[in-house]
Amino acid sequence: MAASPSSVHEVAVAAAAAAAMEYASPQEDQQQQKQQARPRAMLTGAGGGGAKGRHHAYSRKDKSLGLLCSNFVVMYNREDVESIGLDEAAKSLGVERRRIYDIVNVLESVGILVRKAKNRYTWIGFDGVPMALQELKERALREKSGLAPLPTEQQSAAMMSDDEDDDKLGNPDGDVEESEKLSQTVDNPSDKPGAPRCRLRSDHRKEKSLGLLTQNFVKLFLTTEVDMVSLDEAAKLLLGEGHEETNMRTKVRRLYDIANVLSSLNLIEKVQQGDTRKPAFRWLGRIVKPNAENGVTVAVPLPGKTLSNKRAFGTELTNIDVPRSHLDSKIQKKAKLTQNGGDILKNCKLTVQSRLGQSKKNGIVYGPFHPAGARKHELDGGNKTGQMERVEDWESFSASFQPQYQNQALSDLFAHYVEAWKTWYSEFAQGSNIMQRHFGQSVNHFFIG
DNA sequence: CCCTCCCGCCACGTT
DNA sequence: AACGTGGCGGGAGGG
Repeated sequence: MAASPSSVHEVAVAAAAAAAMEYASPQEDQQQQKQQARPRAMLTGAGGGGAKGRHHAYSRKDKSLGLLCSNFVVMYNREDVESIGLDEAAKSLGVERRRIYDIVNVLESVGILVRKAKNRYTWIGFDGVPMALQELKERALREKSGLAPLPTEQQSAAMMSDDEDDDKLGNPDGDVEESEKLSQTVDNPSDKPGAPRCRLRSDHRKEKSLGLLTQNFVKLFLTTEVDMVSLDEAAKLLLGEGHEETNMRTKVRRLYDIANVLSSLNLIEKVQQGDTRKPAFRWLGRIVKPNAENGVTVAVPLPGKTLSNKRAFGTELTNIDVPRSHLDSKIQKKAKLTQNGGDILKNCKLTVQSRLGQSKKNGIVYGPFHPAGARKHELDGGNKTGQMERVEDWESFSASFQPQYQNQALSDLFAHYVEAWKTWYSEFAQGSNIMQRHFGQSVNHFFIG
């Protein structure tokens, strides 16, 4: 195949594929990964499937979630990517499907992806991140104020209503499927009138980890002054007081996974705390929203000084404020109009992106991640690391993280679609039809001719 | 030795 | 029942 790459993306994709190729024989997993006790930790240099003899010893580094995530992003972060099949992804990246789930879950938690159907995801891209964070923050604050009487800053206490696993004590009875706590994730947009709330039943029982954990982990950064936490601190905070040995350990394992993925997205960065071992993670997702002049959004070049720099930049994560009520109405309408609301919203997204595309086609390095197999240059000794390199990262990050809106109108348009999508999605994701009850009749004239 | 964290079994949810 | 998801923790690699 002499396909000469004509775009940066193709090169990137090729690189990603190449990188993926060297970490597992692609044909092996798909075929029969079902039920064979495959000897663990093997595939050293053994097969290769007749490929070029380029085999370095097995190394877990080459199979880390972070790297996988980078490759995943390189592969799909383009405007023309619409739908992503898990199987394709797994095959292309040369990993088993299980790993794709891991990545996809966290990516979805930060708004980069959205589940469209079984085995199918829709790529939103980094443009979706600000909005997702915004919503996370709002939700977090709401929850907090609803529970904690004094939600000042500081690492107060657990803010989420994370339940525990099986209740070890309490009422030891059999089948009383109470509607435990679960909750969060549920958020009725503008639900003031009439029905105060519609608790979703059958809320994904499983929604106990990874996805939620990721969100809660992020919320931790969004609602707290501290922007540096070690994983076990985080685990402790997220679990509440009663941390049980085993439970904690598992949580921390998950946090490692999440942190790695988030790091590859440059949403957080690992830093060495002074000279103690146990690194911590610092949030990098802080963004400044300037005046509404032209809606340009820029990233804050973290000063590096720990804490209290937040005040200095006074910043809100994303100030996408739009006339909610109106938008909601539109969305409801849209959702009702089509069977597959995802498509229309996707179209909206694509439209906006294509517009924005003109301005960001200027050879921008799409995505904050490292080129593809490039290994992250670890901190070199000093705890201060390099401020410079961080800033550089920030620049590229901001470039892709937030598109440069050309003008107010475009910015507005983008915000609208984004908001629309969000609203619709949150409703749809809950599998509820409450929106029809709430808005069904009052907004019929919006989109229906 | 302890910290990281990948692998994949298998339970649970969906179709 | 088959298949899709993904919780969970053993235990190996890495420092």
